[in-house]
Amino acid sequence: MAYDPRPVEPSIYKRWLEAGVFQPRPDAEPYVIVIPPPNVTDVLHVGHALNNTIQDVVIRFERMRGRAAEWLPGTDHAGIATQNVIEKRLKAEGKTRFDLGREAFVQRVWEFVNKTGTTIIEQLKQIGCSCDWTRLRFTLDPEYSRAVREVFVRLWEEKLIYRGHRVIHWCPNCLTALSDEEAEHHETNGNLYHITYPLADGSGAITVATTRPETLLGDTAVAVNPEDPRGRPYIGKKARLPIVGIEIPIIADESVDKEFGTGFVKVTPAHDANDFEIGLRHKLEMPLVMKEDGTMGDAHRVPQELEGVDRFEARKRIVKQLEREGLLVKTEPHRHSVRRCYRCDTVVEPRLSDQWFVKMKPLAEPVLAQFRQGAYKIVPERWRATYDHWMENIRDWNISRQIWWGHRIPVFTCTKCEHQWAARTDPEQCPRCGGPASTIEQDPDVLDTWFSSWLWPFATFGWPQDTPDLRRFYPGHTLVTAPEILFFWVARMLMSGYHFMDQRLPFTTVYLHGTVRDTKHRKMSKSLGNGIDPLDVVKLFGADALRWTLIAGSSLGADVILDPNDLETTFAPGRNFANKLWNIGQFVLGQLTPQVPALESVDRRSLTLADRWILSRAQAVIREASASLEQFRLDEAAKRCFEFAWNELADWYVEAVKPRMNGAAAATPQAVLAYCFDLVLRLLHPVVPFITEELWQKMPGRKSEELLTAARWPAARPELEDPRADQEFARVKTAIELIRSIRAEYRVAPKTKLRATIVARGNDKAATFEGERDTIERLAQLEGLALGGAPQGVGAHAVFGDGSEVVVALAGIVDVSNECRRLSEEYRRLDTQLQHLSARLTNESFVSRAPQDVVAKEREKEKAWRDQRDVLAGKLKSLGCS
RNA sequence: GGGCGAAUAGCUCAGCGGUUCAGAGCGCCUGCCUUACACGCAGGAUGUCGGGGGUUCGAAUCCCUCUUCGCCCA
Repeated sequence: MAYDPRPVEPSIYKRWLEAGVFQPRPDAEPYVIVIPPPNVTDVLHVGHALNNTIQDVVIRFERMRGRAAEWLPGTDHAGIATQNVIEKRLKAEGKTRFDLGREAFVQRVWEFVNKTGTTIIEQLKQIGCSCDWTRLRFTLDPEYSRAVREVFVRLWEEKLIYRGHRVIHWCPNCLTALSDEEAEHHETNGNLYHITYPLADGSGAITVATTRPETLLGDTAVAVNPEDPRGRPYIGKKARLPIVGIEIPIIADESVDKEFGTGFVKVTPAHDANDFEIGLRHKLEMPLVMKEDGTMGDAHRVPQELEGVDRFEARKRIVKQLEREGLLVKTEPHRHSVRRCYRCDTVVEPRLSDQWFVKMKPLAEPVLAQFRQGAYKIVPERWRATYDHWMENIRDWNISRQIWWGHRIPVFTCTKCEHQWAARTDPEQCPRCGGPASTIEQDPDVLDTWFSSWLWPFATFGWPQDTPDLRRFYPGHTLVTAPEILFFWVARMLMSGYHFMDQRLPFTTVYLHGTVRDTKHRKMSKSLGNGIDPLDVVKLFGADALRWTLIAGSSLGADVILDPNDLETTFAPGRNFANKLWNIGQFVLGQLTPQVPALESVDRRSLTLADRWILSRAQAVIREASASLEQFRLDEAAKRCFEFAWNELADWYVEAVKPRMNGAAAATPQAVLAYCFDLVLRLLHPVVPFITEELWQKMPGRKSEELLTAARWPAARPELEDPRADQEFARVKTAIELIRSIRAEYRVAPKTKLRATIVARGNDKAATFEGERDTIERLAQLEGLALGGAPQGVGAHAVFGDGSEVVVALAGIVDVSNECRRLSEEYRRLDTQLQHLSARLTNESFVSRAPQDVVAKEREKEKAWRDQRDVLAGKLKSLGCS
């Protein structure tokens, strides 16, 4: 029967919730992960699924290791994104937020958030996330908001917040300023327009090159590099600005790139950050020629016919007009980087304005120093350089947003005395002149969303109050997120944590995972329609299949490629494995009696080679899987457990043990089987929690209140490690495989039983086969296995790596010439390898320079191969092969 | 323009100086419903490890370079 996760998963999750196992153990050392809070408007996409599954694997592992696991969940109010969602809805009603007014608009957002804000949280439960739901947080909770305000006021008091007048990134669609990080670079095919600016004195003209001709309306100078000989004759002269018709100076400024365009650049201080700097140096006028919505206007310079025209339309018209006036020299294609709003993709307009900034250098410096000293690490390591570089060159942070949804900036101005201050509570009167509340105005803007989320690791635990939670769960341990928000969020959390929490960093490891992409390596997105809905996958194959595929299919920090057009194939690995695990469970549970003995009570002498082998393999998987998880190599851990469960336990041990499961001697194999399967379930639980919990519940002797989620991670038992059994059982496997291979070669019907002889080299080796004679006979479909002695009759031959041989009696089937071909191919292959190996061993520099143990191993290998070759040669001779 | 990363089987990826090291999953071929599993079992095939150069006793693995692709920063 195939495993059906649908009836299993919801009831298991309910049990976990009811048992409260996601809440931290009371008296244990905490292990803390804070969730990267998804936006309240988000619905779960496969990127969230990856991010949260990784966190869940880590937290479940640590929980099973006995830690007080605290995975704090929550959501982010996501200022611009959420406001956009509501504005879109209003637009459908033919309204704007300005029609509603601020208060009604914010009310409207709250209604929406209250209704749908927990959607994604509920979805996280469907994929099995073991968050501590009792501590669910929202960045606009009253307590959280208090923390945000406290931080603002403290930074204000420390003079780390200041009012800056400069060119910032402005989104004409969202109608707000953005931080540097929120204005993303996109390579774009544009044009470089070469435009003639006639000299005011009529003595000639110069040519400037620009990608944005519409901004010429705001030009207040033309600049040239003082080193540029082409410009020298013109410096100090005046040019007549086309269209506007006013005179502007030609100035020398070192920031001008001599290589760019004609060497002359137009200077638009109000619409370009570099030009603004030039403007400051040369005390230029800085007229704005666009309105906030990106249409032309706002200045007497803008001609009537362009007033209110969108900037891109204005560009076309201005180019046309320049052309008509003979001022357009040429237009050449030009690839350059254009910044776009990360929320709405609108081309960002550089715009001169007043904004609140945080001075970042003092915050970044100590945190960068800590990084370089190794106080916290980023995995995978390759992000080190990127992070270091950003921190080293950190720029001040524009935190004001001209929107309504968010934390209002707590800066107040007295209209009477013009005093300006920041306050923890809304003031009743002006602290300087005592003016009444009615004379006090609060800054209309709200704070950047990231100005609240950078406090997430401690504001969620009650800061600025000194709460028990804060004392217990700060600092945390691991942060799992995508590299996209390394600067937005991670770096800033490190800085705020260090600054506000007594120089204690919020976590010690930052785990940056990859991006989920489609088969064309495009990022999955709603707008491209190439996304996968994780809940579709859950419905089709179960959450475990989803989780398995994501975890086992992506190595540390690597992108995950999934095919949205073929979920069946994409999630087959997870589905297949869940099914296999389920069926191993069906078999094992069917064999175990309620009074299955504990492994400790089993007489060691009753253990067969197969028993000792699987128990030894079990210790290896415990060690290896644990080590991989500790290093965040989740894929490695998952695959190793897979290998143990499927290829070692199911393929070999279960098959070997079947005949022993009945009768008086069944207690030993039962105990071994129970131990191994219990182990498999524990090791796999972090990755596939539902199916493992379901099966674990069915294991004999389970108490009703016990849950695998809260059970202990297995510890290796050194006394069960058995290298000798590892080796010996490997030989048994080889014998079976060689015989099966011969059967397939000669197309022997599966049910036909054959006779075979194994000629083992050395007595102890013969004993190995003797001990598992039944296993070999059964799994190789033999009716008789002779050990030693001369093989009877005509047979097919195979030789082990150490020179032992196996002969399968196949009178009447075996074709001598075919045998000769097989064996001589094998002989040639081995001979070639042996020649290479011998060459290496006779190479003086290898023997003298390579490490001694390597040389010794090579010598051993040479001896074994030589033996094997000699046996093959003997075979060929006895068969009379030419 | 600067930095980082990737290029290994048809596909998605491990391996990142030395064990028959060229691997896994999916796909493919052959044979099997062997009472846990056909979402399975058994047996197979498939790669000048992107090109070129170098270091080394030894390179898929380290260095340089080129090509292609992706990401980040200006």
